[in-house]
Amino acid sequence: MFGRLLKQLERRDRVSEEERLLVERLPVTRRSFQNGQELVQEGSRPGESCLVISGFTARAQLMRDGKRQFTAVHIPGDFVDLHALMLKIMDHSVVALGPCEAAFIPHASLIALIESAPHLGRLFWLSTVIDAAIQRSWITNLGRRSPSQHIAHLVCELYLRLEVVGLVEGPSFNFSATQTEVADMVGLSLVHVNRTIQELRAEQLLSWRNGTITINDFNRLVSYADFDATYLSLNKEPR
Amino acid sequence: MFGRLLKQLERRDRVSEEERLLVERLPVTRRSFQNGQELVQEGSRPGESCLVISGFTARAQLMRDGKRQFTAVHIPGDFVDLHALMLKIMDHSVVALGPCEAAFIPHASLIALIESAPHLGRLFWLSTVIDAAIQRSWITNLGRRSPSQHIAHLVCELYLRLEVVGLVEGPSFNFSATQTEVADMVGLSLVHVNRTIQELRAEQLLSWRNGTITINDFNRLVSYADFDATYLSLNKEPR
DNA sequence: CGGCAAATTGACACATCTCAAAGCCTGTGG
DNA sequence: CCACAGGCTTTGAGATGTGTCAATTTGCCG
Repeated sequence: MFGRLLKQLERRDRVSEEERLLVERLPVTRRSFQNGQELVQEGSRPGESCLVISGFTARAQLMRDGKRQFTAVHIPGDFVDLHALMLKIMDHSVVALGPCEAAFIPHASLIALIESAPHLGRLFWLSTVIDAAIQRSWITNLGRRSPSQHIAHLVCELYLRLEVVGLVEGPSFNFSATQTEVADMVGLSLVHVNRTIQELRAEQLLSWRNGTITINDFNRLVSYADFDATYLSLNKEPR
Repeated sequence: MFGRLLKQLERRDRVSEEERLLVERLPVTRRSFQNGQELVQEGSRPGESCLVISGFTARAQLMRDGKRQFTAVHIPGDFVDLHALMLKIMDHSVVALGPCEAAFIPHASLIALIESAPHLGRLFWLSTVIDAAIQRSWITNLGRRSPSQHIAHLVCELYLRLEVVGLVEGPSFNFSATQTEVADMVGLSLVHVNRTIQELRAEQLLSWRNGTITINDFNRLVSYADFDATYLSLNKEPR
């Protein structure tokens, strides 16, 4: 249940055996969701925080006129809703992109864990701070990268993040989002996203069919997208 | 020195006298910066975190081709660089928007403080999580709001944040950014920002001259921008 | 008064959106 | 095994939005 979360933590710092046990003993409720269902609702006051076990989820914000924007994508092992622990009232919802499973942990257990194991607490803090760093890179993508660079950048990000949790197979990985959903990630219209992906295919930068993305030459994609992995904090060191 | 930071914390939760003293006794180095100078550099490994005392700063990311995007604006009392405490390597720089002063605090002192006062530690965590919430709203601004709604939204945000730290006078506040800088906040060209601000003025939604913004009718601006203050976590409650 | 940074304007090229239709793929029922 | 429905992807065409370039105006400071 916590395997992929621990992989992510261990990628960034040493996790002691004792800390691992503390995490694994957290009381959890496991729930399954269908495409489009909300794991967490905008405006709600969650009493527990959720962790993605399988499948993809996204943070979503809705506007009065019905327009939607995703502000983050979350993958298995992401402790998505740790933010709620401090925020209390949700500023966004978390929705399933395709079928997914999540584990819910009561806030009280998390607070107790953090007070008894401060270093683990800092690793949870780190996780929310990495979310913030990813969001900053999305802002730069939206503001200053061309649509094709933007999508290329997103693909680089997903590739590296999925690699950490063991969900990349060679040059390929699974990513079930529809083009309508990608449009809500990159702030463009569906039609334009479609044309942009075709452009990337034509440039041989990637292939994207039936929910599978394949990257022929990762370095070329990185260079095309002006991608710099620093923001993912993939370095292991004392935190 | 810590007055405005404490105002921000007290707006979100009770801060005990003891906690207040712990904060005020933190060892600090105070430094002044000119317009455009970097308080923190992208790619660096800061050994201390900074707090804005006076003036405005922004988080900036640069692209190879020289394009710049601001991913956040910070005001007096913001503990801007708390992120560095967990990130270790900076994914962005922090630059001065006009003259400003900042206090720098060694990471070791912060870690010690957090371990001895976990509740204060959570309030610092909260501060980074609010930064993330603000960044999410910027993503939605960039992706799904029109330029005029975007700028109106930004103004609403600044108004409420500055009010918390006592920097609003009636319907007006000071905001020294140039239109070139605003362009890098909203991801548009300078020319387009200029025309958009003129549009807002023509609609009587705000006036913006010589670094002073005046809002005639805040509710109308809120409604125009589709602004919802939830993401600023302005509610006082146990965290 | 002269000089400089910031704000403003105009004209034109190009990017992106919207609307509407067609094509493609998959699962289901007959 | 085939026909069909529904969701997703792809295409075309015209309307708008936004960027760029280059010039002008404004406001402040020495």
